[in-house]
Amino acid sequence: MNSEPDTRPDLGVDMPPDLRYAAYARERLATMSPPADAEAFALAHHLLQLAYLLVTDLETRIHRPRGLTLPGFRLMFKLWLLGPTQPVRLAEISAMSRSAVTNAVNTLERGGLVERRPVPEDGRAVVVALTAAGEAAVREAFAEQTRREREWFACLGPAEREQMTALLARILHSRPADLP
Amino acid sequence: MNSEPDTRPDLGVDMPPDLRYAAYARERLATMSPPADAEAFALAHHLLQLAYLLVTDLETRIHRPRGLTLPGFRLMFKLWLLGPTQPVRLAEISAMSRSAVTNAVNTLERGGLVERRPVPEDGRAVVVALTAAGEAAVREAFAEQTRREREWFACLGPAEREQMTALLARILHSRPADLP
DNA sequence: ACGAAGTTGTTATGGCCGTAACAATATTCA
DNA sequence: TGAATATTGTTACGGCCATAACAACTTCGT
Repeated sequence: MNSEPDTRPDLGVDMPPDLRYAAYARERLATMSPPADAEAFALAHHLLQLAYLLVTDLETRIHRPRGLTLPGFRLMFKLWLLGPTQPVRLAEISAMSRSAVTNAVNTLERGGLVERRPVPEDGRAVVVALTAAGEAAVREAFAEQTRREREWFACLGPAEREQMTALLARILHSRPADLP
Repeated sequence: MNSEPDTRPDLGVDMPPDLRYAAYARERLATMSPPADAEAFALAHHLLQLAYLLVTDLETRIHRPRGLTLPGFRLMFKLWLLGPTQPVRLAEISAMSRSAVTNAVNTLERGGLVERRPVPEDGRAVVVALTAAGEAAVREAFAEQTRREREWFACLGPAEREQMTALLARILHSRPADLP
């Protein structure tokens, strides 16, 4: 009997410490009184943990060695696709604050990767544009980042990747309405 | 003919700016020469964007009003489950640097939520422990965070949530071996 | 026993990010 | 037209995080 594969959380060996902790936490939450929602914890934990590991990995492995940062690259990538763009637009599509864009642009401008240009029709406005050096940097970094992302997601089949993208997109579309 | 539901990326209206950008980027990447991997972009973008929105939302809506931060809460939550713990263990299970733990503990200690205790057997070591105030704070914040997480994932059915957790767990288990 | 090597926690420095406040400019509307 | 309001970008401040260097301590190896 009982020769099925063991699907209980693997509390044993050969597990990264973060997953070992997550499995332990799941068991503890389920056996609390009153029992807490262990499934909600696992979903949120895995989502945030994966995002954190992926961000850290891309940052240290791809971008820092090139003198970039991941947020800096993501901003440059948007400029690459969109062309010269106002900070307020960049903040909108990134769901970031305007001051965060200001800071990122300052760093990139110090590195000669982007430049600010005044907008004649509006004395308040500015557009941020890639320099030639920035355009080259974003093109090369994009290729490397894509390659690394493929390594991360290689453990999923094409259908599973599509499924995961669809699930993420559904949550993003039906995000709680009362976001800041 | 052609009365099927339109499954093309919705470039139209009524979309948050970040998703509108993502749909545009996907199209642009697919039509580049040579074509870039638009699916890899979408998966990575949605994953990072969702994590960012969720983190920001939990931070501003749940934890900041209570005088906490999300990283601070997550550390206290670990202490709640594990009991007094050394910073080096906390860094391991969080996949963070030791200095990040030091900083987080400093902030929490200033707020009277945790305390450091020396370890008699090891003159270098310290354990971090919840205070009574910290224990109460983490218990209340946990209930609120779980409620908010449920709102975020309410658009998925139970089977879909389980599926998503499983996909995330698979990636986490088979993470690239050469992480820092 | 004792010096070399490793571990633990901290500090310094720098980047990212949010909120709040601000100056400059644009827009609205009475 | 002119004052009230809104928008844009920036700055100041504080929290988070990483890396690198460091002091204190422990452990290892001979």
